[in-house]
Amino acid sequence: MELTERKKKVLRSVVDLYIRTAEPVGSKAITELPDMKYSSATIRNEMAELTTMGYLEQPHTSAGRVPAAAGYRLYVDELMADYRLSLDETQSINIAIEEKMQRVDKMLEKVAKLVSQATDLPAISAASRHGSTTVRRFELIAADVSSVILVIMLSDEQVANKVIKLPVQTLQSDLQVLSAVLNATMTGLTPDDFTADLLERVMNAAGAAGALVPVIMEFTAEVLRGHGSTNMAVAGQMRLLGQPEYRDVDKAQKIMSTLDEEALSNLPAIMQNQNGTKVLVGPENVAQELKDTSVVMTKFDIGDGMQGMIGVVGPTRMDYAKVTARLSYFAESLSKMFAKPEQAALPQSAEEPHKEA
Amino acid sequence: MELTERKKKVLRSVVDLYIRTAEPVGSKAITELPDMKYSSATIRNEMAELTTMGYLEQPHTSAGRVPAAAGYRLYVDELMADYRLSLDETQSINIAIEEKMQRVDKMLEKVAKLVSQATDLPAISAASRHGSTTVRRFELIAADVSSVILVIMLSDEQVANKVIKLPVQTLQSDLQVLSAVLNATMTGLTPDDFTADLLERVMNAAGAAGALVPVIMEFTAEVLRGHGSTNMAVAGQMRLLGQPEYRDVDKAQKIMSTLDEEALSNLPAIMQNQNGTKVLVGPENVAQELKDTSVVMTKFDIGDGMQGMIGVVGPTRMDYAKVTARLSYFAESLSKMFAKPEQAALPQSAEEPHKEA
DNA sequence: ATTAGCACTCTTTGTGTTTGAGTGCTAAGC
DNA sequence: GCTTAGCACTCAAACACAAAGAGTGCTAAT
Repeated sequence: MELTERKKKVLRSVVDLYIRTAEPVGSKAITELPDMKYSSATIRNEMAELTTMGYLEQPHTSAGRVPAAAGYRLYVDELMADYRLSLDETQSINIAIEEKMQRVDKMLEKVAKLVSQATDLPAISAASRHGSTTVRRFELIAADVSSVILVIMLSDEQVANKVIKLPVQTLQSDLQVLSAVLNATMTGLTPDDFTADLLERVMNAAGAAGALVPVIMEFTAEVLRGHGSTNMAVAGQMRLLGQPEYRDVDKAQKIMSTLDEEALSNLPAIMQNQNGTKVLVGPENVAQELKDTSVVMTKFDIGDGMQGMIGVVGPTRMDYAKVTARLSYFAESLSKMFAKPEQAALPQSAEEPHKEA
Repeated sequence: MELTERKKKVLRSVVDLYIRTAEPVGSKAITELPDMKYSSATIRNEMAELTTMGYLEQPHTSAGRVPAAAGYRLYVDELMADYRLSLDETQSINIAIEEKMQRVDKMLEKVAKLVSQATDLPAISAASRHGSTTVRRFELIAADVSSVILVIMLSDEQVANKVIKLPVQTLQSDLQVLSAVLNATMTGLTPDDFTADLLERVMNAAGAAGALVPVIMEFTAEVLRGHGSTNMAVAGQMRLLGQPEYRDVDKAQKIMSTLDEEALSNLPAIMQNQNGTKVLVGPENVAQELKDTSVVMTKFDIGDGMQGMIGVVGPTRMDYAKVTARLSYFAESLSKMFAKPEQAALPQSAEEPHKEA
């Protein structure tokens, strides 16, 4: 059943107002809006119908109306106005992003912090890999007489390293043998392939330096797993306290602990097959604990076969338009940034102008 | 002016009770304590005097007494009983710590989380270096035709790496030259030595592969600076909400934002020259914002010329005895753990028993 | 020196009472 | 027919006021 234009307009006004004030909206407040040419009685009738249809709710008889989940849904899907980012906003986002980011985990932390700042809500960021990573090459560098550095080059252009103390004096030639064996047997494998059987075979083949193999294998598995698994960061939990719905400390605490935990760890998975910006309104949420909150999230491209995701968590009554706009812009800017060729050994021109209309 | 034994006993009881209940303590409550053989009137007199001496405070005429800052000070310095950790507590701390910790920053995050868990308060952890780090050796590994991996071995046994895209085809021999030049000129230096002058000299000496020098130098400086600077992590901010004094969201929010910021960054510095466990009571605190809170912190040894610090932030009415005990034990355990020789290539015996009476 | 006793203070708690925003419905108006 | 003015009704929030209770300081008795 389609809603009349007028009903939509009323619904939209209610949601807009409620987002602004966090207080139930009465019929009078609606009539006072510009270009609302009906009397409060008419609005009351409309609101009564919207209530029976399930788009609005009444906390108690003599209160105004509050959007129900279905109301929010309709609002985000159809009714809300596009929020236009101001030049200020885009600029501050750009400036924030342009600092160089080193490692993925640090990057995620930073991004989460930035998003949280930009939206004034708790934010999550995550990165995950499409396929699985494998080792492309092993390299052993003698550091000094008693230690050697293992360098692992991965299929995704990343590099990991570890210092390994040598149990006994080991000859340079032994290390070369070991290196050759590693490259011959352990490249292109996933952590699952690292069986006890393989371990034994490699150790036998490695000969003198075979004692190093268990450490190497363990470290390698760790790195691969670490790279394969979803990496994520949360920032700005305390911002929830700024929201009137969480003035009640108990409520806030409950959500906070959920935020800290792994209830969020399936959010990235949800984005996996989605495109664009996704809004989960209240009860549509994954975790039961989040049924009074909404989640807005979107993807961005990291390159190197990695997929990023940013999102924020907030009260169902959050400013979807603004949040969605900022998030999308963030995602876009991040994708652009990662798409830029690594600022390589180009002698000068370290600085590039970033202005965009 | 020394306090009489009885006054001390009363003061101690007041603080103990207040720590437990978070409510002003009345004379009657004190008399009900075991081995308190005086009547409430006597206690009242004592409390009145303690109040005029500045050890206690009265929220209002008909309320009980609350410890004043001086009272807490005396309490932590002289009066509080040693808290004996239960076997359970030591064990759970040990188990928590024994997981392997990889990088320093990850380690700090984990430690902060653990400490926060153990104390049920927000925790900070930090690590800083005694001297300054320098590069011991540079190594360049050709990864494929268009990229090379820079491996930097530092004076503290740590290793950093970075993938550098080559601007143009570069010969293996050029890289060898570059490597030699780097090792000859840029080892043993601090970031401050990396002047434009040095850059030019190295670039000239490096010849064909000189274009890589700026990137290398920048990265090196970054790594050295990163290693030199104090690294820190905060965890469990939300635990503050569990404390009755922060049921007022505004208060909580204020402290929280202070926690997040760099007001804490001078805490590690304070520990620098201190030994053992240090307690900052309320107004003794560094940041004005923390005047209603206390900080307990202690040092631990990371080895490799690094110094660690853990601390917690909480209401002035926190259980100093318990917190101090847990913190000290944590610090001890951590020091022990880092003192253990790196679990190197010893073929088996991966597991060691940890039981201690 | 200690303590019982008591008047006094001031917060907390409870209880009606009032207020006012907002509603649903009916009947009049366009 | 839709719209709107009007009105009785509901109910949370705000207020005022009283009573309760915890704790004190002081005095006088032990």
